[in-house]
Amino acid sequence: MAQINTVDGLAQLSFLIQGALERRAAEHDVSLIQTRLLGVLRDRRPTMQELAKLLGLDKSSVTGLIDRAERRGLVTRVPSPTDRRSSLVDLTDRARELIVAVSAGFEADVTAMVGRLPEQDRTDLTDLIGRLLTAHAAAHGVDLFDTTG
Amino acid sequence: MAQINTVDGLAQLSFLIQGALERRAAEHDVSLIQTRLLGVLRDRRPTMQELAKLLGLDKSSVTGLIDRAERRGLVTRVPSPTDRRSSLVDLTDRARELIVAVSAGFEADVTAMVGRLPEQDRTDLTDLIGRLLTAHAAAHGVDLFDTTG
DNA sequence: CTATCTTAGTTTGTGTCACGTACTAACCGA
DNA sequence: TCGGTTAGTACGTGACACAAACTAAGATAG
Repeated sequence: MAQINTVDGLAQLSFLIQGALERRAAEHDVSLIQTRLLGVLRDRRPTMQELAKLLGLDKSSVTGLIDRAERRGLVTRVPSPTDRRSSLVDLTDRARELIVAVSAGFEADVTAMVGRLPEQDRTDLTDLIGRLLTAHAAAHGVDLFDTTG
Repeated sequence: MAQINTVDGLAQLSFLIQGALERRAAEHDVSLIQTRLLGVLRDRRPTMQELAKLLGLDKSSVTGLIDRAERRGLVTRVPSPTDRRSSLVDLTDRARELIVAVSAGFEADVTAMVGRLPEQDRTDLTDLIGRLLTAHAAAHGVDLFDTTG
């Protein structure tokens, strides 16, 4: 097999990862975007507007997304104490349990995947991805993954 | 920032990559799944059934996907010469041009992203991803990305 | 050869997801 | 308090995915 280039490699890898995540989420009857929503909310309690930016969606899309998540008991809309127009989106306990369950399955997939590589390669890969994400976060303002909530 | 683990890193990276691909595809008014379809068809001419397996979709989903792609002049249904029930899905020239255009944009994104890393890291990353994909393909039967079409 | 079984694909109905536009309510600055 | 902005929702549309029911054609058993 010819050595693959960075562009195709990253594209293929991303489909692989997303596929695993989607399957694991589906085991618990949640979609990929709902799972992503929960992941973003794990350490934040944003307004609808902030959520739209974090997810890269239109605000009207977020309304529907949160409607469906709320109907399923995964999030709640909390009125903002400082702005009566605004609501804060908060995870329910049920959602936190769901995150743990989906994460466990997904972690097993990733472990199996990278487990085929030798130990040194694994740590190298994790390290490189960490550096890539850090560099990207530094170059852009928004960071989907910080823990400063 | 605390060093991220492999599982979260891969998840975040995959969202980053898919986001870039989706935006580049949207510039040419195609969706992510349509783009993925075209990528899969680049070096194949599968039946609807085979396509369903390659994309991990239900056969009825593929009917709709191909309907829309055909309506946009991206693919054609060619009757199978050996089985009158079956059709082969083929790319149009217009689709091949589209692939080139979307790829160019996406490649620019990836280049910009990994361009923030030192040269050695870049080659290491590409190499590691290649090894990961190769190992995964070896462990599973199907390989979405071979060129044996 | 035909009755039956299986396979390829479509149709139909349902739900999710995303968007743009139009709207309401609330905030804010002059 | 008036006019402009901002937060969020409502509505209509289209893409996407699924399951179940269906048609047509291939395959197989007798």
